[in-house]
Amino acid sequence: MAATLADVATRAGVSAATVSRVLNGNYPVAATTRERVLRAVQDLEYVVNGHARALAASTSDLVGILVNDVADPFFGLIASGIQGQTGGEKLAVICNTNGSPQSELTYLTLLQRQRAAGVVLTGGAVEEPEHTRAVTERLHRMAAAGTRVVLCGRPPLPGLAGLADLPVTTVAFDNRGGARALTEHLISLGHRRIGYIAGPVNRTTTRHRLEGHRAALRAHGLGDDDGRLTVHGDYDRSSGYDAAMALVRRAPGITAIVASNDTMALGACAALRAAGLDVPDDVSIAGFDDLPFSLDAVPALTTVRLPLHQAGIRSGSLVMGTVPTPPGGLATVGTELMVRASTAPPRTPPPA
Amino acid sequence: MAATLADVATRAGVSAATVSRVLNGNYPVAATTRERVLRAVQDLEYVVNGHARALAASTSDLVGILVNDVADPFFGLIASGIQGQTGGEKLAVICNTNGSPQSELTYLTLLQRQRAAGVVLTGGAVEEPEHTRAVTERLHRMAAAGTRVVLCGRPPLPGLAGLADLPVTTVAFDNRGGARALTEHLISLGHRRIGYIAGPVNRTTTRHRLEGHRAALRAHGLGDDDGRLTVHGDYDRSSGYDAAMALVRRAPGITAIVASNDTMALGACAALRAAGLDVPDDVSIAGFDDLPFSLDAVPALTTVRLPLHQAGIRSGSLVMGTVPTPPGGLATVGTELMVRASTAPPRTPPPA
DNA sequence: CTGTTAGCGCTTTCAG
DNA sequence: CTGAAAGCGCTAACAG
Repeated sequence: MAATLADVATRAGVSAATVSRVLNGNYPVAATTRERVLRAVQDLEYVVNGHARALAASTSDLVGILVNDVADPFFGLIASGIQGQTGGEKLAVICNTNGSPQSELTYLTLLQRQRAAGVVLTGGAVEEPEHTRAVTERLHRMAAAGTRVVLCGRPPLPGLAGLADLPVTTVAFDNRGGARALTEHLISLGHRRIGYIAGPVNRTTTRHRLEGHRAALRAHGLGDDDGRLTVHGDYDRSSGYDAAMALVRRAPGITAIVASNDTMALGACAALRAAGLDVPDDVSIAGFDDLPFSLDAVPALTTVRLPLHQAGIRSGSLVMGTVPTPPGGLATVGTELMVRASTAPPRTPPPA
Repeated sequence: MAATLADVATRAGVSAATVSRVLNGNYPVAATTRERVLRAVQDLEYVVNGHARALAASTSDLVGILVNDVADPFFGLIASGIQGQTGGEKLAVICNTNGSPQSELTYLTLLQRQRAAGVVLTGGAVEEPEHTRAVTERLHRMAAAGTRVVLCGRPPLPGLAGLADLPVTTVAFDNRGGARALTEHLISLGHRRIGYIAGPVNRTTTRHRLEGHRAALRAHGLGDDDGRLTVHGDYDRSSGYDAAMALVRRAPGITAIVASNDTMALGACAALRAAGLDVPDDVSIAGFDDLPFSLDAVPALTTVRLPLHQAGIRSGSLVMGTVPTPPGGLATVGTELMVRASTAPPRTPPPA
């Protein structure tokens, strides 16, 4: 079918080894010979067979990027940051797991089959003991086989009995801190009954952000009403809409709603408008992530900025091995509170 | 390092061929033998080497998806549609070209190296004779080598002298028709001076949408003022903002602005607000694509719906070969005008 | 500087 | 039903 190295060698009148050398440029070759080989390559439209090369050299030029949802800019931003670091040498492949543990494992297998040079898992991890163990084991195995593993936006892997410490690097987000700062902002504005739209259950991100939120409440002597002020969504817009509706119906007294991501916050804004409530005059709304569109919302969304693209770049260079591993294999990226127009003091000031 | 087929064979006390057979399940093997082999696989934590397999069987389980911008939901939606069709057997890899011709070619090379089973190019193509020729040639070459090629959201490849018709399937969008319908909607509302925010120059999508827009103008005896009503952006929000600013400054009389995608339309809305203009009372605004957030904008955006996810699914099954090629290798997906709150009759009705 | 010689790990006839 | 053997296309010592 396609031309092979041998074909090129024959046509150039040299040995296969020589062709390989000029192609890889890692060995001295006479200028005139190189010339001849290059011409043969052109003539034959030769393109090296990646599989044969990978097999012989036991190297791979695949880097896998696992994301929960490609259509969500949160992941797109991270992924494009990573991909920018892989240059033209590695094929950075984005795998969409849809947040399904099953699919996550499947992709990991596929990447393991290809002996991927690296893999980065992005976003919150599913918190299910069995799955966590399965992923951890497989990741350790891959790392042991030489695959560079980095986690971006999820907590470090739990230690595994019997497994040596392996080069699994983590770029974690300070979800707790960010969430806490956000809720504290609302409290300082005077809000006392604050609704919370959490992410999907059993996700690290969901838990951490919720913990930050509750820590802020507790620090100010506020409760969350036995969880009646918390509703779970699944990070997409319509779930934010539904959750906000449920919240205003269930707890009419709330003066603010914190959504655990911007997308749901926007859905919540839409729900409030539909319910005839003004943002922020009747109810303040805040999000998390600071995706590009948050600035455009009306009113502009108060949120917690996560340097997604930068975190992607960091993870990308880590998985490519172009920057040294941070001490302890863990780098935490901070968050920044972005106060905008969607939050304001409650209409009725709280009793002093 | 990792266990090999031979290791498994030894441990199971069978030949490598037998192991291969039970693994691929494409040949009769005694139940008890299979059992033994499977246990050995487990014990050794064996994972087939994809490269060796691909080399020996000359098959690949990679499917490439080229997108201009992963962080843009337009592509995310298409990509997730495609990926949903590749199941757990093929590794659907998303490659981010950033709209760079150079990078597009690089990824194509990488995929060609891996002898990808298929590749789908999404979104508008760069219109530059040289680049078009290069891409077309390479695609033909890949198709000739057995890679299934599908174009999603871009026009069919130009015929190439000396190359037989190859199985390059196209799922095209009716950008012209959609754009025309949109502008006609505005005209029917009474608008006469309509600004247009086009996409990047030299892109098929840009050209087609612009052509549709102008066709509508012409059909109603309207001109575009020697192009003074048209500004180019690059499909992202800030360029929409800048373009709208330029438009209101340059042509104060406009009563409507059509942006060639939703993202820029939202940027334009923000610009108008910043300029103290109301949408749609002072100026109507319309977009294109109908991305999820368009419904959430305030006011909700009038736009042209493109069944992105569905087109992705279609392209995915085409590249997997699970559905027959449409007649002529071309399937066009239609558009639907979504009239919402961002467009209204101009404040000052035009002179009858 | 260049050619020879072994494989890399798997699939696939071809014989049992 | 199972094994032996011959590659798939390339790289990497090892000799010249």
